[in-house]
Amino acid sequence: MARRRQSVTIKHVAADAGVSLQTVSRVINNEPNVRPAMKERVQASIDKLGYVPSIAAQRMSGSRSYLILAINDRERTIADWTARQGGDWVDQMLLGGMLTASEHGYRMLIELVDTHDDHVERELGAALSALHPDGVVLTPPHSENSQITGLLAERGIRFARIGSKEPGPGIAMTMDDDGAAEEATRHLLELGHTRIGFIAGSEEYSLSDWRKAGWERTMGEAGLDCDDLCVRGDFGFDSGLAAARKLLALDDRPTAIIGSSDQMTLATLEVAHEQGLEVPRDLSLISFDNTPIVRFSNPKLTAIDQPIAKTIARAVELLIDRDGDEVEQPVVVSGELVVRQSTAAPPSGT
Amino acid sequence: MARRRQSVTIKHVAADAGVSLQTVSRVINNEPNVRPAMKERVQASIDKLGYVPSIAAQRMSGSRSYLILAINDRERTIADWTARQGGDWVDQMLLGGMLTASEHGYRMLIELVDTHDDHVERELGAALSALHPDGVVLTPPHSENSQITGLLAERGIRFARIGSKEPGPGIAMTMDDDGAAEEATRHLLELGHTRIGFIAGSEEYSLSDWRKAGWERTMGEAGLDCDDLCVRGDFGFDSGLAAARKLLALDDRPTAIIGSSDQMTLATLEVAHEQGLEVPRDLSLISFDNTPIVRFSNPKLTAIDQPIAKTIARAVELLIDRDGDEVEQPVVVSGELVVRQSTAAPPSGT
DNA sequence: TTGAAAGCGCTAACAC
DNA sequence: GTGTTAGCGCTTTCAA
Repeated sequence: MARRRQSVTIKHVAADAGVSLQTVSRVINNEPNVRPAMKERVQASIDKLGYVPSIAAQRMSGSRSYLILAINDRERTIADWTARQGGDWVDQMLLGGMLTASEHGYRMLIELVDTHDDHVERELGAALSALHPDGVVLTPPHSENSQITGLLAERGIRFARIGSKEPGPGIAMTMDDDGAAEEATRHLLELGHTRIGFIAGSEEYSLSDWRKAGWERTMGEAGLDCDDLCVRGDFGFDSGLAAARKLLALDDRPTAIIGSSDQMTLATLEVAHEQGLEVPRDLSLISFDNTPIVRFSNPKLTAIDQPIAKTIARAVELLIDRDGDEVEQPVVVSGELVVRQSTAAPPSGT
Repeated sequence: MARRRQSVTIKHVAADAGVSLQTVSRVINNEPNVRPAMKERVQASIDKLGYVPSIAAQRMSGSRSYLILAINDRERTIADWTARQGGDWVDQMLLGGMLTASEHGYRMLIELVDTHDDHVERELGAALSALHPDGVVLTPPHSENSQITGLLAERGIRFARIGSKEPGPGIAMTMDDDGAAEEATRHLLELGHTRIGFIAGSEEYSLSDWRKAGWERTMGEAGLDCDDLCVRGDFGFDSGLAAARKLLALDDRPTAIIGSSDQMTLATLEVAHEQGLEVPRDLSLISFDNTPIVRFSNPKLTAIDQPIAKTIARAVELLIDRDGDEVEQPVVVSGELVVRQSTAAPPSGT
């Protein structure tokens, strides 16, 4: 266990094993053309000295940087962190991304970028120049920001677009928003609901309309009207309040509502309570996201889980293994409906 | 806006400005011995070409790596992420750490390390060799793991120890656990409580006993007994359940309980409800941590906020500015008592 | 199958 | 003040 003050380099290993630097390099990178005996000898020296290649040096000499950049919207992310309302998007990204990356000897670094900024390009460009990541994971709304995707494509950096279906450079991935909305709707249909309201999310996110489309289609297939049953919010709590009020003020009021985010659905729950409606007796609720908070409301919300960790894990894999191009796109990772206490049969009077 | 396929290097800038590489380097690093006119000219080229130095190259040539490593306990962190119970420790670290780091041109990278593992040293050593971070932020229980602090010291890497008071290498930092417990106790005292129970955290964390000490001292100063009023948990929900049952089974039952974590305090709330006690009418509760979930219980919990973001931000600053050594240690960043709905005067009968 | 040489982009040390 | 030289630790030629 030689432990030098300065960390051990490839030279030390080469000297110890009595081979050239090149051979050590080949062993590190699992390259062919190394005789087993040689390989073993070198590996022994590596283990003995506790040698670990310097990523900076590897990157310098034109090889990989072993870095994946996960990019999130700055404003939104900081707002979430500051509000401390229980959103765990970033944690789930880390859970899926970091762990998968590290299995492959990579690291994942979070980077915050302003979408609305005029200088997204400069901001992101600087990060790319400084870090030279081997891959980038884009989350909504960046996934569909052509300034960003364009820059990445131009620089020849592999990237995944979470929440995007469009063809084009980068690996498109979705969490099956359409199918999830269908599943939620179908669940309510099976319980006997016919007036199922829907609170859509911000138009800035394509997935908002995929969810809406899934609900609409399923309603249509069941021969049911959607007419005035959809209201648009912006994913936030306040917009949910407004949307819920609108829906619950309808003459033929919905007996169930699907909210496109936990915040909006929780807001709906609050409005329901305000109006003396009991959930799920008078009103069934299904939420999208399944962030921690849905477990703490009363009743606990039935929700569509967003498989963020799984999706990011898959993205990182595709980025690292470099077979993202061969895979059929969009890559879809489906979430599931987690049934809790906010859904039941509609009131019998209806 | 020259935009090359390959990113622009220091050479391009030097050529464009008609100066030597070194001069450009000096400008980048804000070094002296560059005439203002020269500096301006170089800066103009930098801006024009959109040049950003490659961190890998900077690191290679013996300068900084512009990287701060934030190390968390692997097992605990993954458990938290998987449980999705609303803990936001990592988010708060990122909020404080990432943002502060980026203000200084640094990045913060999260790294998960097993404390209990026999090969902490190898694991951490590998990360250090690969990344060569300029600084490391240690969180409990790593902060007091001498294998870890020893390795860091040996390698000459600056580090901060959050939740540690001991002298020794690295910057010791606390969130004033003792003072916070005092504040919580005092708040209850002022409301008129005299039987104040305390649920301590795992002994593996020194801060558990600092909190306990703060409570004990304050109780003592008020001439009050602590005798059977302290039960130890492990920060987790189940241990809180057990501790609360023990405390509430006491003959002279406490009218208030301070829990050393949100999970344990929430468990206490549940036990109270089980036993038909109303909070805060029959029992007051104060929690430690102030993670998102305390906002979603009924009643909302009064809690001592752990100023994680602030603390990590300060740690990163001290690490980057390299004046951590001159600062008085331990560096303490105080949290505050956030009064919500779980504290009131004790039942009048008492 | 192995090794030697060159160079990645940058900065330290030294000259000028 | 500014430029030159060397070299960081590694991988990519290319030669043996």
